[in-house]
Amino acid sequence: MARKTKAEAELTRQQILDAALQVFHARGVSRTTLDQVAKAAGVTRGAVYWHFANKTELFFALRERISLPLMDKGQSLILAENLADPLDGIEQTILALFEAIMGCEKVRQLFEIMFLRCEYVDDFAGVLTELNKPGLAFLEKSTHAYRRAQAKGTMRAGLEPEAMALDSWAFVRGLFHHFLASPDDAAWPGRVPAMIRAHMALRRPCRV
Amino acid sequence: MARKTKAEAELTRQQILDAALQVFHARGVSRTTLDQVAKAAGVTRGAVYWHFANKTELFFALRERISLPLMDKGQSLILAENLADPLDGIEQTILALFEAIMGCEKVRQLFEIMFLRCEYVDDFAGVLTELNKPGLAFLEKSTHAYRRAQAKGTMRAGLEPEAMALDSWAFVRGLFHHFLASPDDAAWPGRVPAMIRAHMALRRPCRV
DNA sequence: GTATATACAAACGAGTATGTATGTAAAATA
DNA sequence: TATTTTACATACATACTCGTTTGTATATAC
Repeated sequence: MARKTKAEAELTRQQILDAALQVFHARGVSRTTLDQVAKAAGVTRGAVYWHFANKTELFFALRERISLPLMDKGQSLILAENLADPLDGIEQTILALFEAIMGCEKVRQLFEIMFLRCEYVDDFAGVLTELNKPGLAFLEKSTHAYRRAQAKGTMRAGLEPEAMALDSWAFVRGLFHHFLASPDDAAWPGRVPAMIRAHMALRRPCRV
Repeated sequence: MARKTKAEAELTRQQILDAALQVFHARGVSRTTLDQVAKAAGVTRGAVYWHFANKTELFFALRERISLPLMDKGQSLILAENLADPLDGIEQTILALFEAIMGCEKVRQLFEIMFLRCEYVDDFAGVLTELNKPGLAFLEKSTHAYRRAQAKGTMRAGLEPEAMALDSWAFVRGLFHHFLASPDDAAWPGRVPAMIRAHMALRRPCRV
């Protein structure tokens, strides 16, 4: 077959990545064949091997294209700001992260792959620690935010910032995990904003 | 080779299950060969195929042996009781569930397999809904418990039981997921009881 | 305009997992 | 005691999947 332009080659690369997203999501990472990916992309395995060394590299490239930018965005955006009430910053961050995942089908599919359709062993064991990093970053930044809230007096008295951050951390993780695990529950995404609000309301001063 | 007694046959069945637990945990479900399981159990593939039709049935049997009893136990134990403070019941339930998983290496390994080393597609897609069931049961029972707490006045005023149950639900899920995903963090399990206590303390009346 | 590198398709070879079929010696059963 | 199951081990046939190699038409560099 004829050689393609650089631009065309880049296009097929993207098509392969898109196809990989679909097939990984449908069949799970380790059960997908590179031939299945190739066919879904409308090319042969030759093209896949030309652009990626093997399945692992394909997976990593896929992750890098979608996940990493999102992680960075979610981290730096709101928590570091100097808000009147840092609790609002945390609330907005969680909500924004949730909407970012749910708003885009591709992002959601990638997260479903990472949470439910990938076996974290051998080559992929490292992905797990990578996956934990943004969570740890969130934990650290939210701890600071809770401390600032405490200092400003916007947080209910008697609460420890570290404990609150850990609780929020687990909450976010559980929220995402359950959401990704129950895509059939249509009523579910509508509830999430209220859940986030309720979660943060627990930290705010008691109204009498 | 010589035929075994019924009791001996049951023993090799258990050995196969134990071996499957180890190998699934080490290599991930879809990447493990039945030959690997057989060798780890000290038998041949013939024995494995004699006791189990295929890998899927082996996985289900493994799950049934360890997980199901635990689920039932955690559900019925404390939440249904008529306690002075239903919040204590919830707290104890979460703690007990956590300790049950962390106390037994085999249980922990199984949960790690189910959360991080299994791709929920095709045959295993059903496992996911099975996996969600105990969570939904916890959600329902804890909702009732929170309602009772509200009625008894042991819960802080102005909190909605349903919202609290959802928050606890996400919390538990996130807690387990993170714990299973970071087995290297040795300091982590020691923190969990405090986290659970802090989580529940948020629901108790403000002390002035 | 010629040479070379590119972007694949197509074919190949080797390894490996799976399910089944067969063999067999002892335990159950009658 | 004779017969029939049982509980495997062994052997086999099939089917994939992978990584590599080869071929080739065309951009692109010079």
